Amino acid sequence: MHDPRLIREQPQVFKSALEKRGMDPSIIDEFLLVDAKRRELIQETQALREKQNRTSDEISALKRAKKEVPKEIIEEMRQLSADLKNKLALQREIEDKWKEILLSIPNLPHESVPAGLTEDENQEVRRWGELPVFPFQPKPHWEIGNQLKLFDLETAAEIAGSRFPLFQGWGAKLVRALINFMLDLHTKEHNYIEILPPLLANETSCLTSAHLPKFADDLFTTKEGFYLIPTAELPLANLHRDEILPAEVLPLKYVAYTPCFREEAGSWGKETRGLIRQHQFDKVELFKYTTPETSYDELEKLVQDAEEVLKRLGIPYRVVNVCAGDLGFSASKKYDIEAWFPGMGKFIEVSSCSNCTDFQARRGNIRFREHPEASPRFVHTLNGSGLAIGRTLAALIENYQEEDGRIRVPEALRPYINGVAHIPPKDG
RNA sequence: GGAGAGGUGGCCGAGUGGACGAAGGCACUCGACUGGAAAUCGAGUGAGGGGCUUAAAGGCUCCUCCGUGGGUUCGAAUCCCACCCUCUCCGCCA
Repeated sequence: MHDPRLIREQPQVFKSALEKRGMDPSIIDEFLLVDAKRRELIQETQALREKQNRTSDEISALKRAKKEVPKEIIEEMRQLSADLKNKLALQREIEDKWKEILLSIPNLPHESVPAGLTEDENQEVRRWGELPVFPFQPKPHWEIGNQLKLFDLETAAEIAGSRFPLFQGWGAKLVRALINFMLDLHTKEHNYIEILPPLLANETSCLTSAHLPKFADDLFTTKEGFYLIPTAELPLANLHRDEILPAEVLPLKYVAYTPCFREEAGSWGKETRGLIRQHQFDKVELFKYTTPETSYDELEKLVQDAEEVLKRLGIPYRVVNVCAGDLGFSASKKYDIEAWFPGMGKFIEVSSCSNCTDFQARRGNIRFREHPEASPRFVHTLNGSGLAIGRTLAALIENYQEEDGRIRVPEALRPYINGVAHIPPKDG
């Protein structure tokens, strides 16, 4: 959500931002229209209220002086009260419309965001690691996974439906190892506070994180009106809703492991095989609350914290600066980290790190105070995967596959999986 | 799920129809006292929004906010209804 005053004062900035994202800028004009109407109504109802308050005081004074209150005054007030009620109903209607428009305008892309409308125009920032060379044709992870019985997506489909995961044996152990490895790295070495949040959220929380109202189709719901979280970003963005934080606690850094649930209505035939695109997947998520002055620096650090996971696992990757058209709704800037998948022969996103500036903070009314006397300002919020577990597992399987069909376990992960060096281990 | 109690400012807490954005206390800021501090005394201290004004900082003024949404009333923190949340007890359960 944006500061309505800013839109009012500089509509052109917002229109060109929408154009940069490849969206229709006419919503800004619509906003200006409703905004003007809203202010007009506020003035009218305010004038009525002022009159009502004044007369009320007079009545009160008469009562206290034990004098009669003239019938005409009461009658006049009755009328005024009715007028006010009608006017307020109209005002609320406009207010709702106003809010609806405001909630559906995406964040402004930062100046460092490359122009472009599709992911092909994302800008590669850096690469890490040597692409592995295999003396044989490397297999995609789903073939290896089937062979080694690491996961069983057919059975998952029978239990739930297509695109649900089921890990077994060493596959399940690998998932658990990756979760613990990532949580330990971020809590012990990067100083994030660990959170284990609810996996269901209410509507207000979804509005704060900006998953609602625009992306309702992506969310699973329950009959009680809850939403299954599509990412831990959602609960983490609501940790301090309606709070004013003291400046000295910033930056506040949180990490949470959660399963994530995505309906993803629009993803037709894309990546239907393997672990890449599922309705349910595991993710370790990083989240920061920062001051406006430091958020872009903190974004760089957050990306590095996420990259460190791949470095320790020895999986080659590249970092891309995502172009305006491919930016998330709440993001003003986003880096994707794409791991190398030798079996599939391409780079695939395993992390997405965004600076949402004050966009979510406004929605959730999350502020901070520089000094005890200073007036509150909105914090900046940042989020990033650190990392997506399923995809990291898939990348690991593809990068560490060996000619005998087994998988070598990277050193860093061994303490988390009974010290085994290969999966399956030689002795079974 | 059932019964009961409750939700008021940064925190605690009073307030049962008109003088209440709200007593009192704590916390915080400034000042006095002190060599310095504690204690004490004095002054101040909520948020959001609209209008006017200013180059700006700011100033003036009005409106809203006592869990949320409705209702009664000339007037609601206060009365009525619904919902949400917290606590206690009971039930159920990993």
